[in-house]
Amino acid sequence: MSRRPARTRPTRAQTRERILDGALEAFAERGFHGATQEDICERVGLSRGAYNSSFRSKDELFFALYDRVIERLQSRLEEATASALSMPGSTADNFLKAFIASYPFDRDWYLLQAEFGLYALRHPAMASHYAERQGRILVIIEGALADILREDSRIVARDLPRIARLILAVHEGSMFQGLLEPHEVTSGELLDFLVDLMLAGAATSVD
Amino acid sequence: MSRRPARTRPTRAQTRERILDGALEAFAERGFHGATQEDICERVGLSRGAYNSSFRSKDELFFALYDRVIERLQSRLEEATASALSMPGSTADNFLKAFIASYPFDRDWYLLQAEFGLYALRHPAMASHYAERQGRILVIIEGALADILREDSRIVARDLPRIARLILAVHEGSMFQGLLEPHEVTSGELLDFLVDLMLAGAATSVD
DNA sequence: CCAACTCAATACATATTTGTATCGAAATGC
DNA sequence: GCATTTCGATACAAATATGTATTGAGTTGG
Repeated sequence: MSRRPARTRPTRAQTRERILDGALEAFAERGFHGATQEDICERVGLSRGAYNSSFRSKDELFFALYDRVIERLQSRLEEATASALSMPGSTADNFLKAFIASYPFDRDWYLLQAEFGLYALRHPAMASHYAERQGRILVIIEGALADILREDSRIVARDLPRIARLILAVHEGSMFQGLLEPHEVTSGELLDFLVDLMLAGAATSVD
Repeated sequence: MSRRPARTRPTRAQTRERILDGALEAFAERGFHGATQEDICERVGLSRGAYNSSFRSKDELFFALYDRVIERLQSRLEEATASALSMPGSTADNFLKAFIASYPFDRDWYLLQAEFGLYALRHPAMASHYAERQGRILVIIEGALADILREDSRIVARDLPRIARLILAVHEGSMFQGLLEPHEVTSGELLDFLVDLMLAGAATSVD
């Protein structure tokens, strides 16, 4: 059995992953234009040679990073909603709490998705790509909400798409305000408030 | 009466204003780091000499632009809420419609305020400044909402700060989604939806 | 085991951006 | 009206970022 000697050189894919790691940090901290090749590489101990040999352009890198981020978010949400729904007495409250807990809430995540959003608004090619991926997230939320309806009838069946979009909008706005003024707004506060409004109407359930 | 000859050279203040005009466009279109001095100047037909002689740094320019934008927004909102409240039978619906209509909804506005937000999250010095200015906007909204309460008791008096923040969050998220997918989400749609939720509770008033 | 190939590091050339210095026109004050 | 000051344009210098070879170590296939 001629065993292969242990690999000393990383594969192309491994290097790409490391560069994506560095890109995530750099883009979050400095933004798309602010992050330089050097910036990205030195965070993960690689040279610009590795960068240029792995990615044809900054845009390609940005796209690749976006896809990786979205794929991780997607599986995270699917997992979370599945487990939230598996508990027998699940209500809309439970689901939304599980969703909130599973959705990333950290600084880098917010900064990154904001960069992606701005990039999408400025580049039509990215816009459709971004919208398609965001659509997948919305579908996950809608699906979970629809399942919830079977056991908790306080939410109306129609308008699910709008509710899903509303949740996303509030979540992002809430993250921003929470990051900007941590002592004024706690992370999930606005989203919880919205859930209260949705489930019972402001006049009776807010307390 | 020795009449002064007509002024042929613009004042410092006028030049600063023109540079701010160019900066507004450039920052919206390319972002903070993406916008160059040349970029900003050529939009308004000035040289980089004027730029460097009027502003010490890009950050100073960015700050100045932010203040100008916020001041205009502030007076716009105050005017709009005042006129909305002046009509005798004003309800929360009316007010919120007036607010929505008076709040900027265009692409450049969104892109700019997003840039300001990101900048604030990344620069502590700007963060407090930004939070203070955003606080003024929140106060305007809260004040108007409080006035509304006298005639329309469907909104609870407490939680006004949270409601104001919720409105801001939804407005921004709504703008983003409306700009990204104009045919999927119309500009004020999510905000209207939120108003419905707030005023009557989802189970009864959504239709 | 050797030849062909792959990949990341280094060195180099180019382009872009910014900051500084200088110059001339225009306004102000005596 | 003349000297002084202000302001914006131009020219110059320095720094920074990107892209393109080139080199050498590591890997694969015959």
